[in-house]
Amino acid sequence: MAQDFPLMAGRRQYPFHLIEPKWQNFWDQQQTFRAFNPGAEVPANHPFAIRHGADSMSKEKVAGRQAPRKFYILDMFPYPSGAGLHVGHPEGYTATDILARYKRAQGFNVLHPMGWDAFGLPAEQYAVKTGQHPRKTTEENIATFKRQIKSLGFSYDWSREIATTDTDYFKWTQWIFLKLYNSYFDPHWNKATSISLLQDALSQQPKLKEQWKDNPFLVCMHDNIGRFGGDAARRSCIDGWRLAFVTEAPVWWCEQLGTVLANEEVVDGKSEVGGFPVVRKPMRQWMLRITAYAEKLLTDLDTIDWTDSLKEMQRNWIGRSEGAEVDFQIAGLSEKIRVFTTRPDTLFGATYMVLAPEHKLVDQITTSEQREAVSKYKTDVAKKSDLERTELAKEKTGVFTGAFAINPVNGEKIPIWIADYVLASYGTGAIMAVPAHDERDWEFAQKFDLRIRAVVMPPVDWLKKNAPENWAHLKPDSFTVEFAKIPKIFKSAFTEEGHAINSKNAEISLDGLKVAEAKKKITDWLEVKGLGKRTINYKLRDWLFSRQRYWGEPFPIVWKTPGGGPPYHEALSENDLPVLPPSLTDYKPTATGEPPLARAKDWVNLPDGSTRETNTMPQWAGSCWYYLRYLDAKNPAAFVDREIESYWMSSGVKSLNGEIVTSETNSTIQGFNDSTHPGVDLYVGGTEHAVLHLLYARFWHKVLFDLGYVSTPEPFFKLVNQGLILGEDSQKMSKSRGNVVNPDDVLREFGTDALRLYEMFMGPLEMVKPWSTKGVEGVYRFLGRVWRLFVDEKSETAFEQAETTATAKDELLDLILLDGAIADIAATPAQLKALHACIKKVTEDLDALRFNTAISAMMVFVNEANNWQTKPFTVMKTYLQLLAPFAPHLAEELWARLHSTFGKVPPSLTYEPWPRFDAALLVESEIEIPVQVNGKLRDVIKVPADADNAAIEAAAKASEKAQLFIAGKTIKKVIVVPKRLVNLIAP
RNA sequence: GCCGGUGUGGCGAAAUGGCAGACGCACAGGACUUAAAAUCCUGGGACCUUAAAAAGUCGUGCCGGUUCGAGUCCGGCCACCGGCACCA
Repeated sequence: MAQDFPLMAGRRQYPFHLIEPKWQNFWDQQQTFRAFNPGAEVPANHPFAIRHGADSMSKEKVAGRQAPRKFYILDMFPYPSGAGLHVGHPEGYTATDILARYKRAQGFNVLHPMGWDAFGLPAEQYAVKTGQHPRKTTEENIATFKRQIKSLGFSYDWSREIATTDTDYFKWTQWIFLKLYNSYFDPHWNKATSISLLQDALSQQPKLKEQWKDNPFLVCMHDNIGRFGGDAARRSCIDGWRLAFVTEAPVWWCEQLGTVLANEEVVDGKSEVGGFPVVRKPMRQWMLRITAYAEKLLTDLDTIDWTDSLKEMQRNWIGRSEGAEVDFQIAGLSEKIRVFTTRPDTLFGATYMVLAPEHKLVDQITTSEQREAVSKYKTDVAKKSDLERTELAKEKTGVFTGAFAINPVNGEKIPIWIADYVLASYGTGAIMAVPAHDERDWEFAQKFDLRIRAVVMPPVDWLKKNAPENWAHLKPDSFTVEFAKIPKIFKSAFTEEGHAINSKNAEISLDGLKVAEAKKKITDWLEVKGLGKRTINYKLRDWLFSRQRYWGEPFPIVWKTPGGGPPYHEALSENDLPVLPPSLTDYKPTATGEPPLARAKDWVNLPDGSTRETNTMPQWAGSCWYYLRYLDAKNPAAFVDREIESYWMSSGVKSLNGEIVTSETNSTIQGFNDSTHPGVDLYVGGTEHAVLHLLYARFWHKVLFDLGYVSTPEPFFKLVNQGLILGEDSQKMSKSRGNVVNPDDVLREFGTDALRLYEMFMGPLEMVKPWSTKGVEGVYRFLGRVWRLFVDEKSETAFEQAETTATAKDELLDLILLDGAIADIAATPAQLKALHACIKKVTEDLDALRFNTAISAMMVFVNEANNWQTKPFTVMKTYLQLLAPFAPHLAEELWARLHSTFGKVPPSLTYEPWPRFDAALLVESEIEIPVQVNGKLRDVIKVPADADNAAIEAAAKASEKAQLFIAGKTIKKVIVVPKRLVNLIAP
């Protein structure tokens, strides 16, 4: 049966093949891992009721905070691909499972759910090829994934299982979309607000003013009502504020995939899925206004417990930069060009200006002499894909427009160029170029021989390096004149800190100021003069939210065209949900490039003449809120019940009205570290979701928070990325390399307990680490040692003989007997010490997610217990509790055997209270103290544990070995670190 | 280029500023066995000595610093991995 995986020629270490299914069935039948919601009836015979009481989750107890504390441990749910599970999946899942079991033992009410991120392109592509409905493919794949995951023995509450493709689920995805559609981000209240307030403000209904009279934004909208005369104008104004809106904008179109993609889904000019080429194309698309949340998404990172690298990735993605917008008058025209700069202090050094080729004023300002060159350049740039545009970035290109702008600080006429190194999509699509102090501008100026003027004085060190021949002559004074030929003196732009020079006019002087001071002074001046203002820019773009696909959530939107006028969109009501996709036989986009849904004419055209939106939502939609649906997975009336949400997502602080919820460390029930946190207590998953999923989900959560549907501003309090598991050759696992390890094979050969334990023993969870099948054998042998510590080996021989005949499996296991050397006797101090050292280490390591060292502590215990003649039942029993989170099947089986022999333990251990260690038992009577002479180890001495410093010092000085090194010298100083070390200084 | 992470035996790794290498893998020797497998026991960073040991010297990517004492803290490099990348 295992010919294709001939790793262990030897006999099976222990009958995991019988034990593991046995306990998985037991847990299923007992519903051991069911998590109970507030108000839920806990069956009296359920182990949770036995530990906490059948009424423990009554609404009264939850409200009075007498219910068990919650702990929410979440895995990133998988996309159920046809390829089945990968060894990377069980890594994160095992880590969370261990924590879930540990927290249950500590008395928490643990929520540990699993589900399926089931919308997605592969099922649709398969449908295009074969005509098989994606739902069927998806269901089959889910079945495979579920079977594989269940065979790993994770303690999920399967009663909360969800798939994003279930109508009962995506009904609520559509519902949340309606909330986005029907909200705007209020700049005064700084949060998402019902669009009806804005509608009221624009509809001249003074009686409604009560709701918003303290809001200057709404008052202003109301007072300017004259600008929105007609319905259409008012509608378009409102649509301009919605968090979900339609725009005709250049988007990434992927021909092969037949759909548009979000910025985030385009990598190096190719689609992230499939690596197909993408092109910019103007199309009418749905967008979500995530940019309104840029600041909150950035600042709230400080309130959550994520790794620095992950936070940094999100910060970079959001890309906040502070600076100023400055208006430059165009010479001879009435138009102004606004630029964004982070270095307003260098305004005096702006010697030319560059517009993006797509800038709307380009054609207007171009002179007739330059018209041909400019239009040729624009065409060339438009032809280039973004990939080419970045690839060719080494060499700057550009064309002079023939026009000039006036530098507002010194009245100079500076040439206006266009160049593709300026992006239309960032800032204002135009820059002031300061070649002396910006690398890119420097390069461009070099190439086209434009003027360069230094306005920040570099330090001498820099001059030595970058103007080696001339630096000595470049005294600070000499910078008061313009250097037309600075390129010949300097080697590069100076972009660092320095003092301003060359920067004064009749009204203002920056000379001598440091960069930060100069920035402030010039910006203040610009603001006073009305020439510019402080601005913050973000790299974050609005989220392109529509796809031309079949296998996604349809939008709950219809389009109306009254009297042949321009079409406008309208939301369906909540009662119309869910909007089901039509059934199709052909899943391809239409010949005209419309989404596949457009093929279903009967579905698209409604009786009242309106038509349905035919785009669908991207795959991210379902994963943006799945962690909320788990809380109340079957609720037909709400996406999640408020009280239930509040129990699981807040750390005991109720806040449904907007105030900030802070992390709270709670009292110590049982002396454990039992702090719970706002939101998901622990979220584990791969780094591949560092920006996309985690940013989108935070965004949706914040909108739901603003609208009062959830009680925390952040969804995931603590987040850990598990490291990638590489192949045995330390390369990324891939089919082409042939180094892929299939968990099914490992399972068959070693069992799931060994797989789980190995994946945790490989190294720190978040590290990248190579697979080693030999390493699996190692932990497998360890589990065998544990087994043999408990069972009678002679009975095992009988078992093995019986196994070859066709005895029923359950009876087979009964042939194995407990080792007679385990007895109900008092433990020796040494035995207690071994146990309690293990309890201490495992407990502390679990709190810090150090699974590898916790396992090593359990190995140390077994190595020692192996030498014991008789093994005290109480010690062995407690050890099983420590082992249980890691190797739950083996632990349950041995626990049950202790139960049947000694009768003093409950039949199942999942809800048994986690053992506490007794520090008094760990105290040594005699301790070893290293003795150093001049910092070098020379001896190790034994002293009584309670010896004082003087006694330790005396013992150290008496050391013969140490004396050898002191001989002939005088001890000048003695350092005694109590209970740690002595250092004798004798130079 | 910028940001983040990581460099420790043959390998995966461990070490609140205090005995570097716990635990495991691989390896070597031994016990058991007709034999092998499995199991159990023992050994092990390098160098120098030695019959063997003891003793000694060196040793956590490189260079320097702080300290009685540095894998750990500070400064400067190098290499590898991940992310971003003409974002003004």
